Amino acid sequence: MAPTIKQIAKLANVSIATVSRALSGDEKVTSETKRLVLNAARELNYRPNILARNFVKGKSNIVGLILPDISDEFFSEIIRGVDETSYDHGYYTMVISSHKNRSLVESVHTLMSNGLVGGFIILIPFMDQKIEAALMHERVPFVIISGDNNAGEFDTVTTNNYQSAFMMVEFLVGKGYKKIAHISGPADNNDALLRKKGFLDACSKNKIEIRNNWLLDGDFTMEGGELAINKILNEDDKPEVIFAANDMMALGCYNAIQSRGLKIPDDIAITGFDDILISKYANPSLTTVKVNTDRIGKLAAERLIEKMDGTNNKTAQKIEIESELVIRNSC
Amino acid sequence: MAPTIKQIAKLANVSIATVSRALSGDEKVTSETKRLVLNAARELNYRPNILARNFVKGKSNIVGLILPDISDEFFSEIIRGVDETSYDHGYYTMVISSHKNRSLVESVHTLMSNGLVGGFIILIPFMDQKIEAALMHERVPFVIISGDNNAGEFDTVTTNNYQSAFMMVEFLVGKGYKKIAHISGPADNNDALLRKKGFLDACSKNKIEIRNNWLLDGDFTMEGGELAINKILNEDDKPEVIFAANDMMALGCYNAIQSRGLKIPDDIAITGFDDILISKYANPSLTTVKVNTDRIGKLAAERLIEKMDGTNNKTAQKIEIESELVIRNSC
DNA sequence: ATCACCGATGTAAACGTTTACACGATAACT
DNA sequence: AGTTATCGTGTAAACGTTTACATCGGTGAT
Repeated sequence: MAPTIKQIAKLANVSIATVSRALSGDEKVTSETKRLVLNAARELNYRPNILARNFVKGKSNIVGLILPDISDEFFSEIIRGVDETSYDHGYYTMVISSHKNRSLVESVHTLMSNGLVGGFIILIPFMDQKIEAALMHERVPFVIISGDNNAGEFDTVTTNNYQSAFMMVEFLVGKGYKKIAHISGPADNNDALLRKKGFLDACSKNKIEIRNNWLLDGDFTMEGGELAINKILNEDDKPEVIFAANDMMALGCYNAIQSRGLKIPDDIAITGFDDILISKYANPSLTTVKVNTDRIGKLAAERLIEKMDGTNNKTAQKIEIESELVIRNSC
Repeated sequence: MAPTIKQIAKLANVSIATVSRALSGDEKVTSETKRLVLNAARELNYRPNILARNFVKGKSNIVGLILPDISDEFFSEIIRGVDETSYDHGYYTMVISSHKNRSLVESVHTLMSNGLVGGFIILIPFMDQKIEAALMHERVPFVIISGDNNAGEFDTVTTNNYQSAFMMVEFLVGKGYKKIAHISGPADNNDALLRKKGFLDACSKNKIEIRNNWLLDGDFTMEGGELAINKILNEDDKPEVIFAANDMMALGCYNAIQSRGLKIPDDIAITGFDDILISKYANPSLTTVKVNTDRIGKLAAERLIEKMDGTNNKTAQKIEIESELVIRNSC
């Protein structure tokens, strides 16, 4: 049904090889012949069969994008970033979500040398042995998006969690804060761990006392933030500012604080991490760290396509996405 | 490099045809032969080449998902819903985002009979002539996700904007409210239009007076909501409740109201639409309408796969996703 | 014992495209 | 003029899989 190069060949009175060459811009074909072929192609409304092309070339211009089984406000931005870059390079984007019926490892196996994708990008919340093993045997190029860049000798795009947390603490110190508490995220989340580490190191460097009971455990949820802060809000000696490892927990702190009639930032200041949609609109607006999510997708895709094109096969690169402090009114 | 059925054939001492049949579960092949083939396949760690399979079968088990060029909190849920269903049926999901370099129409053309996808789902914020024309000529099956189901004779999955808005008004009336204002969304957004229509019709039916200056224009942003409500907050004769066409605008109203020292819902009540993440945590928590976003993706994918399988080619279906009133403390 | 049939397997063509190689014609050398 | 490059085009093979058709052995009916 769909027109093929054979039909173009017949219409233009040339061989299919010439058609193929004319369409792919081979310099050897006469401009006259090229004109003929292109006209015929336009007339027939020809679209090359991508499947056939990839198949015969033995490689695919499809970029796989493997997502973990959690939902996240930022995923659509990453997807968009990847697809935009893919498109600009003439590639397609295939999303493989993990979910109850398909684990992250299984997702990798799905793509393993079935020829569908020519490479893939994988979002890994926490690198474990299973995933690493699966990736070790992978034959197509891939890039990892992760909070952590210590993940073996793989190409990785990371957010600079550590540096950003560090930066946040130094900013607070610069504003004169000395008594700083931290609410961390889940223990099995690399982003959370690195943010905590950044906090701790920055405190050490700036001679800020780290009190154990001001090192609170959270879980990245609003309730978790509320729960955590309530543990120290009753004490006489309160911290001046609380640095929550993500905005959701920071907003949980807002609730706890405001329901006690305390004022942010006068009685106690709050900062977060992520710059989710609402943070700008919270009252007071939340000081936080903004990660350039679409750049993550873009750069991961660019690096992957370099590898797929064979343009740049140098050893694994670690790309860190710069993030920025968003200073608002909560401190 | 990657193992093929030829290698399996050699290892199992059968022909490639038998291998193909054994792998695809043809009943004609002996269980003994099947055992041999499967063993060989496992030994070689064989994965069928999807590209070759789709190519030779002349159809694709890839579902295209065309997204508009706006970012949305709900997209990742829709993507997940689609991919989950695709996976369960042995299909793959390919995302085609529209953006500055590729319009929605161009996205459709991209997929047009290039063999890559066997069908697609397209999210359309507002159906216009161009898109409709592009879709008319499309050869592969597709399903539209839209706020509006009047979009010609196409298969469509819609949220029931109209009914939900209607339901919201009747709920408010049931609570005794008589003076109701509405802030609508952008004029070129179908969801917004239908919500307004639902509001108007429900008011008429319930003999609620519709005042023109209580029919406010918004733009789905927080600032828009704030701006709109400020127009009527100074008047002596204020509405008892404001029904915003989405949560963002409702939260804008929160700001305006609370900065005047008024209390929600005692002085004025607010309701929204969408049930975005924050609405649950707003203070007071926001009464709104929750759309089952993942069901939208799921049902669209199910319908599409029916068509792709040829299981069900009956005339275009209009599927409406039921949504639910989420009653909280803002009214 | 012959025939017809059936069930299991093999043979080979087909899908649309790319590309190595062959070929003929023309141009550029000796 | 004869040889050799060069250039444009054609021929045909290849990619991995599916599937229509052929083949062959065996079974049951006559």
